[in-house]
Amino acid sequence: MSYASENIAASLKSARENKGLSQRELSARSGVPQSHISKIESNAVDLRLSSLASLAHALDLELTMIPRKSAPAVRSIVRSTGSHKPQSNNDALRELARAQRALDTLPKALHESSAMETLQRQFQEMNNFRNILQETDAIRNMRSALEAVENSGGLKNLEKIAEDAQRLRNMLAHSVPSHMINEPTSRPAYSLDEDDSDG
Amino acid sequence: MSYASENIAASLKSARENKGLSQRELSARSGVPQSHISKIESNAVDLRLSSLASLAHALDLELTMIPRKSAPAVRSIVRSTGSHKPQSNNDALRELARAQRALDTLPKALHESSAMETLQRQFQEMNNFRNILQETDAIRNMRSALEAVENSGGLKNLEKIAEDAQRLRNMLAHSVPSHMINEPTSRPAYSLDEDDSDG
DNA sequence: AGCCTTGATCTGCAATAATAGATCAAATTT
DNA sequence: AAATTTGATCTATTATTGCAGATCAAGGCT
Repeated sequence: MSYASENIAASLKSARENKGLSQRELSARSGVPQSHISKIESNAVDLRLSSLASLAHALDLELTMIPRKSAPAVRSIVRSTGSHKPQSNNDALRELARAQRALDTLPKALHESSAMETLQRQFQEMNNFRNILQETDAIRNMRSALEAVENSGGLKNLEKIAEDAQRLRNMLAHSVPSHMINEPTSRPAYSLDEDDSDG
Repeated sequence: MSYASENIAASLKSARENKGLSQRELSARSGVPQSHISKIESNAVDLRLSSLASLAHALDLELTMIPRKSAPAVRSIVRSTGSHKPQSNNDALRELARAQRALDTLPKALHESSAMETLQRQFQEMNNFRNILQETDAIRNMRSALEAVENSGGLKNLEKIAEDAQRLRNMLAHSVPSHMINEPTSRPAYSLDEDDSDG
């Protein structure tokens, strides 16, 4: 109703989508029933602060009260810190998240291979390009490949996938204005966007 | 309970106090019952977003969800835009607000006097020094004087008060130690500054 | 000493958020 | 084509807010 709640609802929704989570997944993380999340996002309930807090926490968001006069400045900060999305890359982001999950749930036996290491690194890097990420299909393919590895158990396959990841990551890096990147293949120079290890 | 709500509760309370409002006054502005405000501020209730929104609106606050990683930057902005309070001036602010209300509810007959005009102006100015305002007693005296005017109807009194207001305002502008203005309507030993208000 | 304000605390009572769980159509995936 | 996923929409039941209005002790003020 109150225009404030519309904003909150919209923030929650877009934050969830930007993390590539489904309502059910968010439900699992936050403890809030999926049916309720649906109502919340469509601004159909006057939710309680506890619900909001649960969701915000699960989404790495913080609810703050700012003086009206500093609101524009804050908005500007958030805009520049967060990513501007072409609005068309939600699918890509979701795929990226799924792929990452697929990677994490790989058999432990593989977790020490060097291919695994580079894969982890490349994914980390790709996360730095969330704002320009659009290659939904490429990522989807990588995910299927990863899931296939579980069965066909091939370490060689994993290496192939790692190559793909590296290739994709390089593509992204090259499409970024050069002044935004300091060192080509080494450490990310900006915005590390860790996923949570709940603790 | 949830640490997030503690923050909210504290924010609401300090925001209210900084505006010099009592719970009942805030209740009148926001439509939220005083008894409920009390519970909310003591974090004894899991309030709904609508309640929070009402209160925030009445306090000129804005509810926003910000990414965790930009939270520090936002806090910094709010700190610099808002005022740093010595934490001891809540009383002074409250008094200022009350005095202002007393001024507004003066008989209309007086509303056109030049004394009234300067008073309005000085109050406006004093508001600009909220952050360093500490002279609770001086303001309290001004308020009582204002309330007294209603009865004794003296325009001359109003002029005296206006002088005091001007004096206080100049004190603030020059950041003069507060113990020098503790004397009510009597004239100070030092000479009066000319008023350098914005032209 | 009296009067007023403030914040906290009770009393019901009504409205509704929150829960668990099932279902559904549409879109995706296999 | 079949299975799965997704978001939305039901059902019922429970738990709690929110409201209205009174009351109270503590402090401040006249």
